[in-house]
Amino acid sequence: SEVLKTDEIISSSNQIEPWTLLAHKKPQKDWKPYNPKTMRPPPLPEGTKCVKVMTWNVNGLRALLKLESFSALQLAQRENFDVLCLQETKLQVKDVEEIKKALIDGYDHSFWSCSVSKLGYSGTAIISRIKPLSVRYGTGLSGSDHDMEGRIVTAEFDSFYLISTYVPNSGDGLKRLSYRIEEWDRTLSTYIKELEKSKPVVLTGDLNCAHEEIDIYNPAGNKRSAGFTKEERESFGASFLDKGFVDTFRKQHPGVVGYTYWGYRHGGRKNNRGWRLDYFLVSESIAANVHDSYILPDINGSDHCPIGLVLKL
Amino acid sequence: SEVLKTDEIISSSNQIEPWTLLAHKKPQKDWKPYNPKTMRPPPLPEGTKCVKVMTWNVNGLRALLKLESFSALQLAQRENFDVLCLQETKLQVKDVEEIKKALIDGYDHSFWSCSVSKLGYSGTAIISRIKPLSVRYGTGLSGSDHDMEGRIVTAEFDSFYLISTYVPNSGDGLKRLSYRIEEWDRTLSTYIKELEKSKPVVLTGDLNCAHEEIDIYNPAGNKRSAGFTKEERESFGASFLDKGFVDTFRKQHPGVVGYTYWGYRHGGRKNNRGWRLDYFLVSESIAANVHDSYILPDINGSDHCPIGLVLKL
DNA sequence: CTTTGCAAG
DNA sequence: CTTGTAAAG
Repeated sequence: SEVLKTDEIISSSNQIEPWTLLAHKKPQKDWKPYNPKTMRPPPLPEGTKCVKVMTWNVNGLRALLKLESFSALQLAQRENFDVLCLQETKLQVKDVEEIKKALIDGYDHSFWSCSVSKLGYSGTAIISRIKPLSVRYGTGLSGSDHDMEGRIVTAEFDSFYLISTYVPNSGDGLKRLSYRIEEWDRTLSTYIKELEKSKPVVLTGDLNCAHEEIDIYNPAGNKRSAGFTKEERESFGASFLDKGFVDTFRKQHPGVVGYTYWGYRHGGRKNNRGWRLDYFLVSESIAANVHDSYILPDINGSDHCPIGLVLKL
Repeated sequence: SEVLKTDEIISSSNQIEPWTLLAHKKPQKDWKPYNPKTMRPPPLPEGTKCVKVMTWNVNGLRALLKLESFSALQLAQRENFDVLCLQETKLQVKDVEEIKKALIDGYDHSFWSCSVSKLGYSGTAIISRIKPLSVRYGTGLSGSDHDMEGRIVTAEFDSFYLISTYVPNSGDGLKRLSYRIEEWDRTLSTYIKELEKSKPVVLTGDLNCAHEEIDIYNPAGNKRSAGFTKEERESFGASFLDKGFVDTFRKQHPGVVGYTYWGYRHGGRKNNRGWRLDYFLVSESIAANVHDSYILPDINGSDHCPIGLVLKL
């Protein structure tokens, strides 16, 4: 696939699928754009025991379901996932039952964590066709804010814990940066290490951090933007990677630019000016079981696209 | 034109123009629905000196202009009015200049009164191709709330004053009813009588009151609804009609059901379940000059439709 | 730029 | 049901 420079991209026709454009400021010469059509491995042989997990920051589930341009149903049909993790559902507790009815058949187990402090804000979920052994909302680790905003739900399966999380944005003016680093990242890190004592952990969702320069369209211009500060990037490394969690997409695709988020402002998606904010981080003990960690950049309906993980069991 | 009962209307095909339906609870047998296609007088002979004024509660001017399904331009072309009065522009002072640019050519004189207490609330305007002799915003009659919500603008022409007004809604639970009656209606009544000392007055706009049972779809069910309380109806009579102002539509069309407002909820417009809330009230001294007081129920883009007045000079 | 909730009608 | 607003991303 052809590599275009910024200036060429701006004038390029929209025949080209945007995610095949390397719209990166100062790309290194061996970087190439992620293309799900050419970079996914062949499917596992029939009968191989595996689980397919998907994650999507939907930026308001009501709006997404209203759209119908892309429903969770179509996603299920196309990808045949076992479990779907959602972030930014923006649901209130009172709306959950109504929304459940609008969901796809066959995924009878769904677990919804809603913000109780700010209505219609944040919110995470796990929707599964496999019944989990147990479910936890929040971390249970402290009596503070952490568990008031519906940012974590954990499902325990036979061979791993699955965590769907929406990490707090550091906000305009980075006014929530210190909370994010010192409270949130620290607590989440403690939580996953605690769980890992009994089983491997799959941590997924919108981690609200582009870890390296390769993970963001314009690194130089975003050094003080929420999600790409030195503090957040270092904390991402220290809290998760240095604790033995593996960034599955990066491991599988070193040198590949694969965004999962494009701001709505100024045609970010059309020009592939994006960020990689959504991840699967897995315990080292199961990192070798990952068959495919992939991105579906052509799925619209949110400012994030879904990502997936095929894990051999 | 055929008179249908409520039950027939509900099942009637939408071939029928809704405003030709008499969807009135307990209509009297001599009432008939207003139909602009059959009930407007022939145009005045060429060269007759007259002025055509229109009034429209647009329920947000930005949204209306965005629609383009019906622009002020089309209204001008169709009706060839001289002056257009608007209510519920919902404009802020800072947006007025931008909006002016989007308006029709040939109407170079426009005067905008915006709420300064609540942003994007209320707001009235007069747009004219005739240059007024003078313009007043508010009543100037008291230092109270009256003039803070952009509810009155007055233009003085050679032979009459024209007032575009948006009378305060009494609100859910009638919490603003006493303000509406004791402060607003009283002040407006004083103001128009004061102006009338020098010239006849045309008071137009959303007067937020269905005066009689004939002016509302379901009178019995709305006895305590804002706009149809005994208090508002009596105040309408006492403040305006008893002071010598003539309800031009009712004078021209006694026994005719002509609504100007249909709630968005439950298909009010489709079933012609409406209210007559928008009026031209004119000084007795010019009441005989009214050639036509009419309603344009087929014009969409707001929960109110425009109404018009052709006044011989 | 888009979602959410909210006030107001 | 629809318009505005604001906060948030």
